[in-house]
Amino acid sequence: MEPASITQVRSFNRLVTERIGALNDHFLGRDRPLGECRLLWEVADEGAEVRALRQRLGLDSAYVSRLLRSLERQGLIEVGESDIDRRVRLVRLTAAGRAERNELDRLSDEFATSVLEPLAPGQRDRLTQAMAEVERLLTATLVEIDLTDPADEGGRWCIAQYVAELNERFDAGFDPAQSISASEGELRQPNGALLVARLRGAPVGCGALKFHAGEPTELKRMWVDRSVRGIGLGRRMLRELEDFARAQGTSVVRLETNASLTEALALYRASGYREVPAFNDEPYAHHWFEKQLG
Amino acid sequence: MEPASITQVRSFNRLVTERIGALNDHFLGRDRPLGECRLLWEVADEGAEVRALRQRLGLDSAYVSRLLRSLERQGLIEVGESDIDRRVRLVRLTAAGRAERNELDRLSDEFATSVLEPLAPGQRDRLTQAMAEVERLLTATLVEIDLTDPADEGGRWCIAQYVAELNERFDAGFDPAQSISASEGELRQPNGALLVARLRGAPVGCGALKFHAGEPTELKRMWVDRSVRGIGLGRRMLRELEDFARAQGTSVVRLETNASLTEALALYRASGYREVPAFNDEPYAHHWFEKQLG
DNA sequence: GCGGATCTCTGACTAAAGTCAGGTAATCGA
DNA sequence: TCGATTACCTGACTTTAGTCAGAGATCCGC
Repeated sequence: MEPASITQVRSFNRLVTERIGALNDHFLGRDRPLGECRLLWEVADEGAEVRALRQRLGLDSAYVSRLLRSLERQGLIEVGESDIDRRVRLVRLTAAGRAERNELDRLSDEFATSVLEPLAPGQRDRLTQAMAEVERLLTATLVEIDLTDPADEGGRWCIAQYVAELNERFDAGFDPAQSISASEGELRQPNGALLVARLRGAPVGCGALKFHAGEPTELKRMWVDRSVRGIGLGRRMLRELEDFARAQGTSVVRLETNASLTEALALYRASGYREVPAFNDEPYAHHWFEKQLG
Repeated sequence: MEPASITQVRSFNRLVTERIGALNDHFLGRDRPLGECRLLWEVADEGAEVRALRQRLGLDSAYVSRLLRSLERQGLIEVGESDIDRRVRLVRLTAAGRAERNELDRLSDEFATSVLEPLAPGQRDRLTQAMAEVERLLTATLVEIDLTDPADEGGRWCIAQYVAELNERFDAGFDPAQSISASEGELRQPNGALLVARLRGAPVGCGALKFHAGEPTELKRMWVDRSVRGIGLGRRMLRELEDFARAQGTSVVRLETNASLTEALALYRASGYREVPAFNDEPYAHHWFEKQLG
C-alpha cells in the first residue's frame, strides 16, 4: 500500500469526522438522544418488528426495549403484537411519531443544503460526483464474500435472480431445465461450492464451482446485482472462486457463456481466460473459456 | 439546490458515518475513552497549552482537567507551568505517552489500510482521488469570511503574506512603499474594509476595499493562501467584497493588477471585470479593471 | 404434549462524556 | 494598585449508552 494513499484516507477520515460527524449530531440531535432518533428513523411507515430493529441497528435487546418505552411515553410510537408470532412485537409510528420523523427528514435535508450552500454550482457538481465515487468504492469494501449452502435463503435468492436476469437478457429467454444442471446438491461440498457476496447481510452476488475428479472445474452461476455493478465485485468474486478452486486442488477452470453477457465476457478475457472450442453442448452458450490456475 | 445533490450528500453522510465512524471507534478505542485518545493525539511533541487543547477540541474546561488528571495518573503526560504566563499550564508527553501516541498512529494507518485493502489497485487510486476531491470541497465549505480590523493579528499576517508573495513573484520584487498605499487606517471603516477568510480560525486569505466619496471603490490586497487554492475561495472573496461594497453604496469597483498574477487576471475577467485604461500610476500594475455593480 | 429455543421485558449495574457552580492564583488594564 | 478577567481546578451532578442476569410468554420440532 502506498503511504500517500494511507495519508489520504487518514486525512479524509479526520475531516469527515469533524465536518459530517459534528454537524450530524448537532442537526439531528434536536434534544433527543441519538439512539432514540436512530430507532425512530428505522421504523418504516408500515411499522417494523422489534427484532428487525434490533438487528439492523446492532443494539442490545434490553437497550432497545428501554428506548421503545421512552418513545412510547413520548407518544411517538405504539407497540403491538404480531398476528403471526405472538412473541414478536410490532412497532408503529403514531401521527406524532410520523411528524417527528418528517422533521428529522427535513433537518437532514437542511444539513445537506448547508454543506452545499457555500459552494458555486460547478463545485457542487464536483462535490456530489466525488461523493458518489467515494460512496461506491467504500461500499465495495463493505461487501463480504462467503461460502454458503445453496439451500440457504441468500443462496437461493441469488440463483433465482441469476435465472431471472438471463431469462430477460437472452433473446430466447432462459430455462434452467434446458441448460446444463447446477443443482443444490451439485453446488454443495464435496461436489461443488457456492460463494455469496453480501452487503450488510443482504445478498448482492454469487458464483459457483462444480468439481469433477481429474477434470477441469466448472465455473457456474456468476451473477452480480445491478445495484453494485461497476465496483469490481465480479472480478473479486472470480478471484475468490479461483482461490477456492485452487485450494481444492483444481488446476484448470473452465466455463461457457452467452454472447449477450458482454460484461462477463470482458471480465473473463481480462482475467486471463482463453477462449477454447466448445467442451460441452450447453444450448445457451456462444463462448467457452478456460484458465490454467497458477 | 437540486434534490439529487441533497440526496447524494445525505446518502454519503450515512455511509461515511457507518463506515468511518464505526471503525474509527473500534480501531482507535484501545480500551481508552475516546476523549483521552483525542487529547493525547492533540498534544504535539513539543507540548501544548491546556487552553489550546480545550479550544481545539471544543471541550469544557472541567472535563479537560479531569481527562488530563487521568492521563497523568496513567503516566502518559506531565503537566507543568508556562514560563510566560504562570496561569497557563503546559502539557508534555512522557516517553510512555509518546509510545502510546505512536501506537495510535499505527492503528490509524492500519485502519486506512483496511479500507483500501479489499480494492484492486486501480480502484484504490480512484478512491483516494475522489477522497481528495471531497476533502478539498468540504474544506471550502468550512472557510468563513469576516470583516476584520486591519490591526488584528490575522489581518496583519495575511497582508504580510500578500506582500511576501508579490515580492517573490514580481520580476523586480515588490516594495509596498513604492506602491499605492493601503494602510491600516485606509482599510478600516469608514475609509475602507478588510475581509479575512479563515479555516478553523487560521487566516487563509484576504481582500480589501478603499472607499472614495463620489468615486469608484478600489479593490486591494486580494490574496489566497497556497494551501487552499483551487477551491474557488478567490471567487467567493471577490463576491463578498462586491456585496460589502454595494451595501456601502458603491456602484463601481475598480482595481489594478500585475501581468504575472495570471490566476487573478483570469478571475477578474471571469467575474465580469472589464479592462480599462490606466486610472492611476501604480508602478507595479500592467492591467486596470472596472466593474459596474448590479 | 414436552423440552428447548426465541422474543421481549425488567431490574441492577457501569463507563463515558459531559455540565454547572464555585474557588484560587495569576495577570491585565485603567 | 485595585477590580476585572483569565486559566485552571475540584466537587457534585446528569444524561447517554450501554451490559448482564434472569423471568415470562410463546413457538417449534419431535
